[in-house]
Amino acid sequence: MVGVTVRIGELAAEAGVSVRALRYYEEQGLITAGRSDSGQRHYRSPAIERVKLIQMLYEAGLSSKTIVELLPCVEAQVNTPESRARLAAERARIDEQIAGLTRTRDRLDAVIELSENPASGCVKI
Amino acid sequence: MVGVTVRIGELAAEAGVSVRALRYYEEQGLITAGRSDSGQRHYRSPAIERVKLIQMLYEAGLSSKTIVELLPCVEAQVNTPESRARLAAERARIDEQIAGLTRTRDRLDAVIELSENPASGCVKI
DNA sequence: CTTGCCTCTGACGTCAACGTCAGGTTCTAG
DNA sequence: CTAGAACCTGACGTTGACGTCAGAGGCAAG
Repeated sequence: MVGVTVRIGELAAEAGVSVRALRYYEEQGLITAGRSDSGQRHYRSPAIERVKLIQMLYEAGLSSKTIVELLPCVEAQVNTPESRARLAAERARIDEQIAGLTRTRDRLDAVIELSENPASGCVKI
Repeated sequence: MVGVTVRIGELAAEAGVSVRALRYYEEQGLITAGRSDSGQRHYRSPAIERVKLIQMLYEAGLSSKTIVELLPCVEAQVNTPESRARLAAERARIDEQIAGLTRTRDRLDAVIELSENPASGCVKI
């Protein structure tokens, strides 16, 4: 049994990314693909989860390079002192990012509050 | 009284950005500067707060174009239905961004938990 | 007056994550 | 069998927020 495989177009559609993006991910070492005799890529089902995870990390502001270093920890359960430190560092970075965004949001909230309810005087910015 | 003004290098140092960045901000219409007879930029003290605000919004993922549209609302208290909608939209975007980051962080937390305490079996990713 | 740092205006360079196009092969529906 | 969709490998284009360099002028100290 060879297992169910899909071609790049189908995976792209299912994962919600472009075909070009998948080829780029492969180029960066983020995903791998089997090849048919004629050279066409074919993916097994876990690929879609992996692609979605990659997207998640991209959206959190991680670079390809960082993701490449983290993926073995996340997927293959690599567990060394270095990998744990790497994970903790990125977790901390994301936490800081959330904190900054929260401050920015609160700042906007204050402005919105004022524009909807211009009661008190002007705020010094 | 002409007021205390600083040159671009000093403002850059105080605001924690590069001189090039300040010139870029001006080019984008985010800040304005007075000029000396010889053409050198000079800034008044509120400039530093404005620059810090701009940095805050950049870090929240807003583009120059968006910031240009929002700044009048935040600083000059512009208050039209459009400006309120603009503020609300960006606020919502930031909220979504926070939510996504939180999910990513929780995902990393689960991985970290497992790597520090490899008790239960493997997680399917 | 001159030395050395600061500033000016262009204008080209950078980097990441793809988009897009060219030119050719392969697969599939009819 | 054939048309058209999907795939392949290069390789160049794009965008935003600056970095960097060149060449020229400005300003305070000694």
